[in-house]
Amino acid sequence: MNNVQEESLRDQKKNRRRRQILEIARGIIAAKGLRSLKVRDVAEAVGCSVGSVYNEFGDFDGVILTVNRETVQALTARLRGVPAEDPVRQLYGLAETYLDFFAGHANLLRSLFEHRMEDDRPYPDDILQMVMDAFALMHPPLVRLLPDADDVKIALLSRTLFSAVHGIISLGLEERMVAVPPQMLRQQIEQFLDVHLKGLGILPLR
Amino acid sequence: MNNVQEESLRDQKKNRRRRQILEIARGIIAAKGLRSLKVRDVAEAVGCSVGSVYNEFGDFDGVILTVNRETVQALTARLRGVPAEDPVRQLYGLAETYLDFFAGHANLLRSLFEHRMEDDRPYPDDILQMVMDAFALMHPPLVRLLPDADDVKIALLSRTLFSAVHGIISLGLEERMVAVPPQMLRQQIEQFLDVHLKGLGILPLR
DNA sequence: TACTCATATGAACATTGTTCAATTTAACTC
DNA sequence: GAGTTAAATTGAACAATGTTCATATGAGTA
Repeated sequence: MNNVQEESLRDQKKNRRRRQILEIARGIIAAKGLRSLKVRDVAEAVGCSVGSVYNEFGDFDGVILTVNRETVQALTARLRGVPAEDPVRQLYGLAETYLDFFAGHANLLRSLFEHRMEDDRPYPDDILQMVMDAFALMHPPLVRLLPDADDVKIALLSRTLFSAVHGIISLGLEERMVAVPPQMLRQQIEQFLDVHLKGLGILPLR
Repeated sequence: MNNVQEESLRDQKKNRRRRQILEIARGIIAAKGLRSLKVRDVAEAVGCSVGSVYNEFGDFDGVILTVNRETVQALTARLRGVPAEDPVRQLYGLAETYLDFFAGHANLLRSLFEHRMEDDRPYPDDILQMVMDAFALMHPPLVRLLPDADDVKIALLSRTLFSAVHGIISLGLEERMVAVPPQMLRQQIEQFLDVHLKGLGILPLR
């Protein structure tokens, strides 16, 4: 009995189309924002019927949520790529990598953080968990820098610090409002970390 | 010539209805979220036609934006009510007042920060400006605490600090995700300020 | 080939934002 | 107060968009 099922022609087409739908949807969100995403536009661009989108994702929220899931996965991958030799440098690296990712994919990040479900259906737990896990990536370097601190406190500190950085970036990149230039925002983040690490009794880089 | 124009019966009704529409719309957003706000629901609750909503606000975004405008005004009023005797206490007070307001009106705040315009029309400048002004309310106490610092730097610091607090609260109040309890969030904010003010060389309260 | 059933289709439907010709009504004139 | 005018109101019709489902298609199978 062979468990490694060969992919049938059916599954090939199904998976191929699934990828196509997500690619197109992501492209539209990235380029024109979540509010400009329309089922018919996606279906037409993919070259299938609207019904197929529904067969594959249940409803339109399903498409958005899957794009969001992949966004947080891509973000996490990028954050995991930050060098971990020096814990202080790692903290700065995480913040700056987040800034770069946010600046480069602002609409995708907004879709992740701002999309609300119809009615009062809850936002999928797994996505929220992935976001929390990403924000917990400051935990390891903080543990190294504060070896005597309670682990639970460090976990909270990690989420707090990352949430703070998120707030600064998220509002800083908000268009118009006197437009904080990206380079300035980078400096802003660095200075914020300088001060906060100093407050924690950690020697900053500079 | 009398410039103090007496309000005509027409204007009375017009203004009265305008207020009603906003009240109903605000109530729906607060109770069920922005995504549940429907023109017909508003019109029916007010007891007028959908056309009247359009006459008064141009389009539906106009209703939302006006509610958002009043939300940031109410927020600003609350923040201005924070005692200013002790600058350190004032900073904590601003953060905690923001937390209280956010916790008490989460859906209204989300509408303010998450609503995106149709197409690529810009979010009204005056609202963004009001948000920025609210976030600048940490400026005066910071000036008192850091009398030797450059005023431009303090302005940036004020926005940074408030944005950070916003990020912590905004994500902390995000439903589900292990649900940070309000009292815990309050502590989280306090500890965050403790550390950051210490990093700035300011003696914390405790 | 013939048969079966999962999948794809897209017209029809449901919901919701938007418009505008017709109607109502306040304000004004005599 | 009746008539006139202009502005506000109405709600049916329209437009845009999410959703469903009876039907058609085509891959798998004997």
